[in-house]
Amino acid sequence: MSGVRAQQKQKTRQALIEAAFNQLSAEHSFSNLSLREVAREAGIAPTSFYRHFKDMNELGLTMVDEAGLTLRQLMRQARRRIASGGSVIITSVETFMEFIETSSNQFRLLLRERSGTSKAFRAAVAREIKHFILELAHYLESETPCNQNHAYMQSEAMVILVFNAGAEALDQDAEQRAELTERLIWQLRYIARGANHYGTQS
Amino acid sequence: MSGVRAQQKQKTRQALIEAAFNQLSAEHSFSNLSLREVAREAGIAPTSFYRHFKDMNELGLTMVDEAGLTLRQLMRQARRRIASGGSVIITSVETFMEFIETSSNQFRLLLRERSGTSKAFRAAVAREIKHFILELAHYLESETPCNQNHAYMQSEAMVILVFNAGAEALDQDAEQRAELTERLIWQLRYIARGANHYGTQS
DNA sequence: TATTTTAGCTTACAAGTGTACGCTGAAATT
DNA sequence: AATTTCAGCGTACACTTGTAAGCTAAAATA
Repeated sequence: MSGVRAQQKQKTRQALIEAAFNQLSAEHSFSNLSLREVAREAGIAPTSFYRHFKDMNELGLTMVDEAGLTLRQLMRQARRRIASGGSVIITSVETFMEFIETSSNQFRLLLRERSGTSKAFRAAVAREIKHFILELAHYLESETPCNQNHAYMQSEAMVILVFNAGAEALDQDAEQRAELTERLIWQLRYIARGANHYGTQS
Repeated sequence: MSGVRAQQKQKTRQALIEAAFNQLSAEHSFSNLSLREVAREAGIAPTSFYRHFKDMNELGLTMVDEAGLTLRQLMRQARRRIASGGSVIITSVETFMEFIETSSNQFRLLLRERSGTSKAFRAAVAREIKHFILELAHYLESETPCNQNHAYMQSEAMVILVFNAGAEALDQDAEQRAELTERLIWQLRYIARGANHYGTQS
């Protein structure tokens, strides 16, 4: 096993995934991609595509998984930075903004398919985001005095704001991003403060 | 003027817009629409489309304007309800949820084109949302003791959360929506409380 | 009344799409 | 060494798409 053949297959499969990510951009979404174009960029014949994926849909779901993985890895890294003494809010926001800059096409995929035309896609993205929220909620519960339910609602609100700020940042230059980030940090503080009030009184 | 001819033209123009809105759905976004299908549903020949719009793009931007108008009208109505003695947060949320149910395709358009592949569309939706935020900020400034900058940030955060909750609600049944709405209301309270804290101390 | 304008039509075309079918040669298996 | 498996290819087909060109009849204008 792990024969020459299986290895090559894995390689062109990855080539297809990368070709698809490469073709995403500000003016090109996943649903704009065509099987033929993706195959062309990956260097195979259109009909060979089917040796790897049943569908463009299947490719897309694989891509969502991959983007979710990237995001989770990044946030794990953020938690390490926090542990070695950084502000929770600021470090998380900075990490997320890095994600958007270095993996903008992965972010674009999540962003767009979250409200896209395929229920399966929407569910897949929602799952990734829920992971994200739960990890944050878990962290907040362990680090701050906070009712479990409120910890979840707080995390949810925060993740949504961060995600949306990321979406806006995609169209902005450095200066605008700085302002946006500052606003975002204030907004996260509002939530932290409010949740703390309601989440500890009951 | 206002001749029979101009009147008829206006009528089929509106028919095109309505045909396009009708073809939007959970599994069909604006970029999936084809000029031919829209023309067919509106009852004209494909090439006659060009007598009304230069482009599908031009149609789309018109639709965004129309959706934004609907939204603003609805919120004006909400403010009337608030003035005659209702909770600000709860009334606003209820009004928005009505918008999603009664004009779901208009909402879908705004939701999707906000992160779509056309910069012009994204800008148009962003403008509509900014209107929305500014109206709320204005209201908060006049009704609560609150620094102007904080009023804006508070409104922005609130509108984003409401908008996102709407997006989630599209895929949910009544029971899930009720839970979602309850969570949303708590989250808005967090923000109100937090903003009030930071916005009045300085 | 004679002329101009124009919303809508029909026909036509080139380009791009997904995918069915069957072949080939090399790797894997027996 | 003989056989099976299968990733990738080329050809082919039926569709759909946007839109160019030119016509018609009715409304508007002169």
